Amino acid sequence: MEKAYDHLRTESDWYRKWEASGLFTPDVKATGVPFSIILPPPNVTGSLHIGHALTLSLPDIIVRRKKMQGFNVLWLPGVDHAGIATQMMVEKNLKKERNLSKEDLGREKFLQLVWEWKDLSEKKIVAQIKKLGLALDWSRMKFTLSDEMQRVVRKVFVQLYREGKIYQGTYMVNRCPNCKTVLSDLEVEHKEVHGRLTYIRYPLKKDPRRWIVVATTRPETMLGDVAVAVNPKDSRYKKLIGQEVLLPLAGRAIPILGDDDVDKHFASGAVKITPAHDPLDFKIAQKNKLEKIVVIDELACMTGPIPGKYLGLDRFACRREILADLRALDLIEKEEEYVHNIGHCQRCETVVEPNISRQWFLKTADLAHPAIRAVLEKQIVFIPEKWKKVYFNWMENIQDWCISRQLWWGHRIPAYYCQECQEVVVAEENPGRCTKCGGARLVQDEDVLDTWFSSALWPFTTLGWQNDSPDFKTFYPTSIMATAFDIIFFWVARMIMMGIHCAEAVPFREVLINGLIRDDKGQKMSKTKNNAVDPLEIIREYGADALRFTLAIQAAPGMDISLSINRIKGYKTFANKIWNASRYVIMNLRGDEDLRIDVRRISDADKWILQLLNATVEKVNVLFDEYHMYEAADLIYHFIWDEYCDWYLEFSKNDLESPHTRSVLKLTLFRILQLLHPFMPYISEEIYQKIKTDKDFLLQTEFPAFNKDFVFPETFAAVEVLKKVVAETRKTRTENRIEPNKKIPIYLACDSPAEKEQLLKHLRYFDFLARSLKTEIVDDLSVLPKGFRGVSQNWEILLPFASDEDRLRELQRLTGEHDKLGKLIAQMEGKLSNSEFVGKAPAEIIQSFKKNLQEYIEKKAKIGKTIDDLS
RNA sequence: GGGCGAUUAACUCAGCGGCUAGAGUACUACCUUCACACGGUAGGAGUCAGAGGUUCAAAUCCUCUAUCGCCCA
Repeated sequence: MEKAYDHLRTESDWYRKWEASGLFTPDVKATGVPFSIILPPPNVTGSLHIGHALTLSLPDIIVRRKKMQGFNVLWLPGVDHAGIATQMMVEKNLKKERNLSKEDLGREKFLQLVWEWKDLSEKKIVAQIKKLGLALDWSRMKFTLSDEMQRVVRKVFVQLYREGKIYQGTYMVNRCPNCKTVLSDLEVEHKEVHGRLTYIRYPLKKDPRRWIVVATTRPETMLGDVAVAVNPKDSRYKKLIGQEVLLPLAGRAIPILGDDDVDKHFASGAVKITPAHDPLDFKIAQKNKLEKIVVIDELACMTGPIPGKYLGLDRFACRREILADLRALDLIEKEEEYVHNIGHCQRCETVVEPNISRQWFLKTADLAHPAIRAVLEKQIVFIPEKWKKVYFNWMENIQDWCISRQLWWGHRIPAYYCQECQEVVVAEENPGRCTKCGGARLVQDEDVLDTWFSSALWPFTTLGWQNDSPDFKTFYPTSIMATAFDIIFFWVARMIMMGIHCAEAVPFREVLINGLIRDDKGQKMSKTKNNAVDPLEIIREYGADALRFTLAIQAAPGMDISLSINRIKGYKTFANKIWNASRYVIMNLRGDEDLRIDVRRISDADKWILQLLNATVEKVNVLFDEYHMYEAADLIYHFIWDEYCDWYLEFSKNDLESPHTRSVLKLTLFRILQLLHPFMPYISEEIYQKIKTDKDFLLQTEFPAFNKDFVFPETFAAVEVLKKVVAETRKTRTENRIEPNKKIPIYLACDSPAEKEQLLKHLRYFDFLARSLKTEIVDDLSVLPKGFRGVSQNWEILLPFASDEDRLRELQRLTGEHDKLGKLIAQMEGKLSNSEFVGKAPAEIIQSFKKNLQEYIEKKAKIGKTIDDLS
């Protein structure tokens, strides 16, 4: 084996071998308990970012352990067509590279271009995922816009239409003038904007010298005003209700009406009503049966029955014109700086325009109830649980979902309009003739479905619900959905609704929510901030194993992660440590080792490590079951480095002649590789191949479980004492500047005959680890030559002085420690003499306090005696 | 406006009622000893944001304040 671990070499071709061996492909007929996770499909908008690495590798860690535990595991990959995002990206490229718009190409040619892009992007993404080492079953790979998915989406659409859950209607929706499509409420991001509140005078028709003042942040919309509304309880305006005002610039007369929804404390207390361009005004207009005048078109330019000079102006240009014209007429009472929230397009950040139009909607109320109940009844559990509050909050206030988009890339809506009788025919395939009048001129709806519509069907459609396939029967409901919190509404909630409705069961049992990845300054990563990290770069430099381990150990459930390169570096070093520990073990194996350990013939150090391994295994399993993989990773890390390498491998150097110790070395290494495998699949596999058992791959071996044969509490305790005495001896050496390599005589004394006996048995370890020339265990240190002292519980250590200076230095140090202990003892005695503490604290706490106090007192006494001795 | 989270060593974070508060990185001293200098041994480093409270006991629970971040309306 090489002296330094080379992650590039190790990580280069294991994946191909795993995949080729069919390890990742489950058999529906297998006997194991089914366990399934569907990969959250990455968007085919380009390549993966580091956030994906987290969301994808956490479930992989779970999946690999489950496989090793004998579950029949399906981990199914796929990618998402990501309608609006992908289309925009391709449009942008087309503009940049060929200076063409999608309209220049036409629908068919443009879509062909998007498909090409999709293939490229998918290829990149799949390569990235494989680099990460995910144990995905590629034979079942899915795409949200494949022919099969298109069929099933149409099937569901038609079903929901027939049930009356999908309907077409004319409502106020959000429109992005840049993306040229409507958006759902979720795709609108509200951001605080510094704007201006303009107070405008609307003259009364009866008496133009008097007026009512309305305030607005959007003066251009006044051209579409149909009324002025006041609160009927507002004494200032009560008597004006019923009168009319003359709408400035437009010159129309509009009524003043009373409506309870008007907040009389806001601005002037009177509001202009523009039903076609404001959601609240729309509501008030519906109530009062007011006309809706559209004055802003789909591209956010002025339109409709307005003075010609404004026609065709962009909404913001028009605003400037209107303000200038009002000012000229002295109709502006005042203007105020005003901070308010404005909706922006999630994709392009353009200010969205509320707009009335005819769209397709999904009625959500009936779907939401069972979805809420499923979580209430714990058929679905959120991890961490706090996210269910977020879920409930949204679901209880859910609005109907606008599902049509004016895009080309996506699932085309299966609705056909008869050109003869205007009938709307909704069908899975083009019916050819109008079902009402028999006319042959049918034109399909131009729009496509919101990307999230197909995503909502993902868990059951990927498993073949539409064909009642064996996969569906075996693996649905899936076990876990792992995702980031930012798509709980977009995706998780909708999957639950559609899963219950269509597939008649919840889509998954547990929702594992992970945080976002931030940079080491806590900033959200983004391309615009230029702090985004490419996972491939990290993998190249530090290894997929190091990246996976870093993500795992930092991923406390639901918490954001600040990704620090330093940490990744640290775990790359860890891989090297593992490599070298293995190198040591493998170099010393002689081929006669037996993994069935004969516990009667192994050394105490062997027993000690087996007991510790056992305890670690037990805890790791508990932590995994609680989804605390980050703690499991931490535990494994410290077991390997601080116990196995620092102590056990050193102990073993004295026992290499024993085949039993060599067997334990081999077994413990094997177990370590198994524990590590879910986190670090590559290095663990590479080393496993060198100590291979009857299984070809580590993933086929059984994940470690508690072993009742490896329980040796007394031996364990004795070795722990030995470690402490060694540590104290080393400390005494270093503090007193005794050369690390120099072998010196060491004297030990101990109050406990039992411990003394144990240590005598372990003297070969002690001599080796403490670099002792000759160790003597005596009854009374005071009869020996003067020396440096160390104290560890029942033990005293003496390292003879080389000079009188040594003596004085030692005296000074001891005095300091004596004082420190005195303070600590006083503190603890105070607690123990407090009757309330003694009365109320649990017995074992008091017991351990007393025990510690006793130790401190004894230690102090010993130091005191030594001080007298040396003085 | 409603809600959620964070604030612990120089940096990035764990710990979430109980022994002298931990990790990785960085730092200091010494050491190329035959697994590993991507190493070893030892060390320094924190009034756990602030103020009150509950408790025998608080970084941990409660209240308030401050700062930062996020979500919903």
